[in-house]
Amino acid sequence: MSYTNEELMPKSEVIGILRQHQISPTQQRVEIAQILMSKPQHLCAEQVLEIVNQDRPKVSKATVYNTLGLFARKGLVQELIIDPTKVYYDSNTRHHHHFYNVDTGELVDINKEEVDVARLPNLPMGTIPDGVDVVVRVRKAS
Amino acid sequence: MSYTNEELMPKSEVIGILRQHQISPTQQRVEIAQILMSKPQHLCAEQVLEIVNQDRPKVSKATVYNTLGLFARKGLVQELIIDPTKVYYDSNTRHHHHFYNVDTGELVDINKEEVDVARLPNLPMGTIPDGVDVVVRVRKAS
DNA sequence: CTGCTTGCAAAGGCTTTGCAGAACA
DNA sequence: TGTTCTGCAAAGCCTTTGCAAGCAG
Repeated sequence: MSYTNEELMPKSEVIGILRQHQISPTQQRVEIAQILMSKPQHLCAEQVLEIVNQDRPKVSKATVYNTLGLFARKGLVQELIIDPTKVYYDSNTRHHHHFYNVDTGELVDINKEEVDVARLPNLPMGTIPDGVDVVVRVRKAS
Repeated sequence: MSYTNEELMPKSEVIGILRQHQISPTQQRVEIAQILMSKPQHLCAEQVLEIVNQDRPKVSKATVYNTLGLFARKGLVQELIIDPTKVYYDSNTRHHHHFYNVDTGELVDINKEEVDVARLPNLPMGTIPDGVDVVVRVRKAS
């Protein structure tokens, strides 16, 4: 996995997005957000760490974890709890769903228009909706 | 959480179910299956460990983990990857979905009839379906 | 008997945390 | 200057594994 400057969103734009989400744009946060925002993708903390530091050390592991958690709380990215061994962060914040290949761990987006969750049951008492996640598990044809 | 004998499925019946799933019925597996099969519920390994050993030590931690993994592979229970910190095992094997309270971690079943996943997109090339999980995240009304 | 299963303790992987120093306003 | 943030290392939690002893068929 390699990222050249041409593929990346300009830092100024990233800073604007961070501010919109009430996140003060430190150097490290901009570096991380720049990678995530530049295209829709699913990355775990370890992958972000590797990409952000591919040229020279820029962000520590602890900061990557803490920053991804912060971004998720602020709605900049979405946590995906699908792989039992680690959390993935989805930079696509439009409402959508996922294919999950149980053999390879691969995640693929599904546009929300391609799934009809037509009818939803009544929520448990005293709760309000927080989102609907549809995961279509697939495995390789044998 | 407490379990009396009256609430539990008879061991003979549990052994039959294990055999149907190609699982040789050792003492420990019967103990664990008996708890899981006796009613629909969502339990993590630690909870199973606690319940199975509530009177006297019967099954070790390693065996609980390995047995739950075995049961899941054999289709006796279903792994739920919803809580980011641990795996839950669902003894309800009928097709259904879940409410997940992000504040409390509470899981509640949704009958499959109460959700319409009407239209599904084409699967990625070379894959076959393995299941559809719908998670309706809710949080407490503020 | 022969292979499968168990239990213990240790190891492993992912994530969080405590705290001192650095950056920022 | 006071607050926030970062980095390092250590700790924490859930889960898996290596291996010797035990059990099932």
